[in-house]
Amino acid sequence: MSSLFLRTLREDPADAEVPSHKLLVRAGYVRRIAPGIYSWLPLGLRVLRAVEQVVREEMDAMGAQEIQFPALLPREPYEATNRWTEYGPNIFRLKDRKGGDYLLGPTHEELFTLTVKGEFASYKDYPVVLYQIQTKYRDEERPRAGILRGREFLMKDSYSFDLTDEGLAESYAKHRDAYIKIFDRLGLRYVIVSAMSGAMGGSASEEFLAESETGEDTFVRGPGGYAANVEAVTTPAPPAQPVDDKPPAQVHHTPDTPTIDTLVAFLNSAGLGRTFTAADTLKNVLVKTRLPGADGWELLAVGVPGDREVDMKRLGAALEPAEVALLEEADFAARPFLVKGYIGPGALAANGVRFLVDPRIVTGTAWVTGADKPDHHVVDLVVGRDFTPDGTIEAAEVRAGDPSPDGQGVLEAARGIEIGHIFQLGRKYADAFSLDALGPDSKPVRITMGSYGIGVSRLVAAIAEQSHDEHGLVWPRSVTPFDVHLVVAGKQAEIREGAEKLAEQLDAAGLRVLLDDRTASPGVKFADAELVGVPTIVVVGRGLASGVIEVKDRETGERTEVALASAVEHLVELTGKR
RNA sequence: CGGGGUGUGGCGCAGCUUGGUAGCGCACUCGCUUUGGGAGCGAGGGGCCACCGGUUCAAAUCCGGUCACCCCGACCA
Repeated sequence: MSSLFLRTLREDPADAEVPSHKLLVRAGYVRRIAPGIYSWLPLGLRVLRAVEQVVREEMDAMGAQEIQFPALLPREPYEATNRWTEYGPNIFRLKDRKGGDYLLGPTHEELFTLTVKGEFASYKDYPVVLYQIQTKYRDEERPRAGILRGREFLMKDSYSFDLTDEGLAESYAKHRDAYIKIFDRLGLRYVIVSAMSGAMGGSASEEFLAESETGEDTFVRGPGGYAANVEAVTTPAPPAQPVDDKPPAQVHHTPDTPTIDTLVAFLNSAGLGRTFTAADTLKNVLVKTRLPGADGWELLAVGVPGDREVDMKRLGAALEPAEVALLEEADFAARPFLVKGYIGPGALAANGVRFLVDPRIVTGTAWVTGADKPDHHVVDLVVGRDFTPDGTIEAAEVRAGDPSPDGQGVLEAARGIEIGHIFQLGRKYADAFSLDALGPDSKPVRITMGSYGIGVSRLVAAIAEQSHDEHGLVWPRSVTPFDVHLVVAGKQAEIREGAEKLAEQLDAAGLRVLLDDRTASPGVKFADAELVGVPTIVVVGRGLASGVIEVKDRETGERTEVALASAVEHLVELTGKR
């Protein structure tokens, strides 16, 4: 360790917020080079490689074949699928000396598809699963949390190619099993949740989320086993009701009621003979959307029950790949029919604004909503009688306590780090590149694809996030940079020599040993050992004279004295290296 | 995009209000002492004070501009 390229820091880096970021920097695993771009130092690289190896072994075991594409890619394949445009500013683009367009690959569906098309032509060649572990580039709006969300990151991406939908389902299931094995081996606490199936296809898609407070994804789960990313939660629609037994819609003068709270308070003091809650009101939020490559913005009104906010993440996911933005003052000024705070379905329909509502807003339900003039609202506006929305949209926030979509119990919410995503792509890419296999009847069969990702570098951070304490990191054995951290506690030559000899014996027994032979004081070494996080710490010190060494479990803090004579055997056993 | 904050040796920070020789802790080098929980003493090395311009006899400090980075918000009808 006196020669290891490592310098630990006593203080947290100023720009780090989350535990994994602080600890990986302090313990000398990574160093920042630019926003969202990190170097891997020796300790970090060992962990990264270990994670990568677990992923590789399980991918190989499921029959996938590893290949490697360049990260620097030409524009043309991405043009064919419109993703050169769709990816927008999230892609790193560059030009070669002749002015040709290139990009740094954010993902490789196009290349895999083209490569399979180039090699395989017969139904006998299928199915096939290919993967790579490779550096990806995405110019994220806001890189954050160290290596949790970087602009350069290591990803395993694999793609399955099948002749039939049943084959795709099978490839998908095999990936799901492999992922479970991988994340189990890495010692992670994780959940598998339903994810957005995406605009094209509506096919199956699930995410693997490592449970963590610092995660960017919110998911919900119910007691009956239901689990989903909030973006993918579908709201059960209540049954439609008759429209003709409802009281007529009536416009009321409701002064100074631009918000839901003020409106509800006013209604309840207006002597209408009933009590209103925010859930009886219909809130119409105006946004504008723009498809990638399109010139102008299109207006969209989103109607949700007044007791719920619009969840911009859910709305964004529902409108993918279109871009969404809230209206600005200038947009309102340009459209006088939009009376801020008093917008109702009437003006929207009259002016051709697309109006999508929450699934709870079904035919026959009556709502309090804006009357399209200042200080006026309309009560008992009935869906299907007084207005008809253009459709439904999942945009209202999902809350803990909401009924579970599987009909069992209520939902609870938690946060997670997306570590894996499996997705039945279908024929989108095969169609774009006409990827066919010649069938037994000599007719072409369009191939169907799946795409499956694991954030390898992100996994390092996710593991650190789940496995640390106030002293530092605590690595699972499957990814630890060393098997044993051997601390030389004492300056006497005998102690030093004894430690070196033990290190050699352990090395010969196949253990990877980090020997702290620095001349620093014991306190410094113990603190560093805890920070670095190797699961087993061995101390060779004053006990050596009486033939004992000390073995500490990093996770539990438990110390045991072990006779030097049986130390190698004991440690081989302990680290599972037999 | 909006709001807030910060740019000073490798890291963490002070100094700026009130202009006048650039400091502290950690880390690093050398010497002596010390060695089971972040040692002590002494001596050192290392800085275009983000950048550009202005004011001034004099600018890390005041003024104007630019850039970068961090955090928060993307929140409402």
